[in-house]
Amino acid sequence: MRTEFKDDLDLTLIADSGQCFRWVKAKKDNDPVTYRIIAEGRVLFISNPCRDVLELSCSENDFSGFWSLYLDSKTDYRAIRNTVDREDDFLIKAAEYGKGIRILRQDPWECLISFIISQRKSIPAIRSSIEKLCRTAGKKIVPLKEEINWLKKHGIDPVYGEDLYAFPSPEEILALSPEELNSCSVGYRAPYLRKAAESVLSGETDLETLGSLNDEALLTELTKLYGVGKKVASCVSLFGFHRLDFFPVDVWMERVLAKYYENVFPFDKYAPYNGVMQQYMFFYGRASQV
DNA sequence: AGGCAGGTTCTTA
DNA sequence: TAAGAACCTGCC
Repeated sequence: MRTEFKDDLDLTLIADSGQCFRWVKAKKDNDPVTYRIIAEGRVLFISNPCRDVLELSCSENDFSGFWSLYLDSKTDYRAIRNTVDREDDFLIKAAEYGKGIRILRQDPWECLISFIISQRKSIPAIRSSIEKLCRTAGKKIVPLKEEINWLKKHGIDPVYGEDLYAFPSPEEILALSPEELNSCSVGYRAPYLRKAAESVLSGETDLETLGSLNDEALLTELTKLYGVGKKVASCVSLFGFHRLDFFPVDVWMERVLAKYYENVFPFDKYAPYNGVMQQYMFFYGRASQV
């Protein structure tokens, strides 16, 4: 299907923004770039062939019922960008550079595991590790007939020689042998993953219930998990629970804050959207090597 | 070839 | 309370 999408949306920026790890270029560097997204057991091929237009492999129903929510269509990012203080040179530039970034509405469980894996890893290493985990523990995704037809029509090989796998459930991760889990390059994080899976499976951690907590309580609960500190918990809150006020501080953000803000960011000014500002700052900071 | 990477926990003072 | 070491492993 094809749809209009007038608000900020730049697929390449989102794919490279570090919030999601299962967006893959589906065609070689053709223009327009088509991405393959796997989320919650579904697959979507998406491109932005011209201004304000999206071309998608899904049906209208799947778009309105799932993917438009995933893309956070309702939030007005332009309006958020417009609140940036004109005096703040760095943030003005960062928001201009990152124009088109949106905060996806991703699955909390997938975010939790993904960001536990992310610690002390480079982005390519994170992607590769998550992919191995899905391949080793996740269910195979069977493509729909309509999807395959859509792909043929757009000159994309349906599975480009590989099967696709959903992100594994807690049970599926716990079902792995130590060797299998180890083969996913998770290293010393393996016990972190197991404990998180056990906690969710037993009901000790109920992600649905966490969704109804306020920001502070949510952070506290997430941080109780073994291997989840403030940075990972903030990422899970921002990307997995769509709490747009969370402001994860990693090494890049530390550099940005030190260089441009004397280590003090004016959170009051941008509440409840500090997390959106963080994304612009992080992305621009990293791109410009601070 | 060897240091370093989107951190967190554990140990020590 | 705070600083420093240890941790797996793949990437540049």
